[in-house]
Amino acid sequence: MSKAEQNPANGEHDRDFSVMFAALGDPTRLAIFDRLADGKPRSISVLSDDADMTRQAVTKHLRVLEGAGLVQSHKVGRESQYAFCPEQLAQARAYLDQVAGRWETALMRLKTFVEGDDS
Amino acid sequence: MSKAEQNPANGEHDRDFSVMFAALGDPTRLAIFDRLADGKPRSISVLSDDADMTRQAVTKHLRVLEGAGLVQSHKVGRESQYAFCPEQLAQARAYLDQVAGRWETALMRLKTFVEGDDS
DNA sequence: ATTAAATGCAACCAGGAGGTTGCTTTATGT
DNA sequence: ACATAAAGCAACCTCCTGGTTGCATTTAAT
Repeated sequence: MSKAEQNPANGEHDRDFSVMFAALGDPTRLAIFDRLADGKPRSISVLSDDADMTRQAVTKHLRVLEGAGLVQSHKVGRESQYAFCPEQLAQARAYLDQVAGRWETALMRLKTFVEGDDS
Repeated sequence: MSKAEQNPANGEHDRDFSVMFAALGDPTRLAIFDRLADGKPRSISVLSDDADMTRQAVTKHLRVLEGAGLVQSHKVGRESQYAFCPEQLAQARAYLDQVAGRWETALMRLKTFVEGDDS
């Protein structure tokens, strides 16, 4: 859309955030992310154990989450542990806060206008 | 997965939020949403004018956003105006805040533990 | 009344997402 | 040394998503 297209930086901006939101936009992935929010790293097997899908499927989801920066993995021995990664979450929160802020200030302006504050 | 599956309410919980995140998980849609955050309702034509895609495509995106409750539409005359809808955004923010909160308390607990607070 | 604008509807299409199966590789435990 | 557990890789399949085109409908403007 224009406002994003006209400002090239904003386009990339949107794309970056959309990647993260897309990562959270799948119920399975959101559940995994939610589960990891207790800080405890978990192996793929552990995360797959009580899932109603294959280990490979879970692996793919974890890769997506990692690609979005929402989760980090490091191999320990033969297993790879996935752990919560708070930076991107903070980014997401900041973005939503910013949007909400724009909305609220716009609402304020409208309110004072409609109240006849024509000073 | 399990923790969500075992608690049926939590499963629905995740699904609901995932719908909203999925709606924001497309760069085009995120750009539209971002643009509408100034409070001004816009018609489909206006939103399509400077988009690099068909009006139909934009319409579909708007329907998705509306389905997620992020945007509301009402017909005025021959055109349908789409406007920002802040409630769901607030929900999303609250959810992310809650997740971040869980993470931080977990971090706290770990820190006090590792500091040898074995009282 | 006619023309033009704004939208809706439906069919269609290519590609990617989510998932599976089968096999290989790399560590662990005994 | 050997069996087993954890994970990686690759091919494959199905279905949904993002996008298109073509035509019909409703409303506004002249």
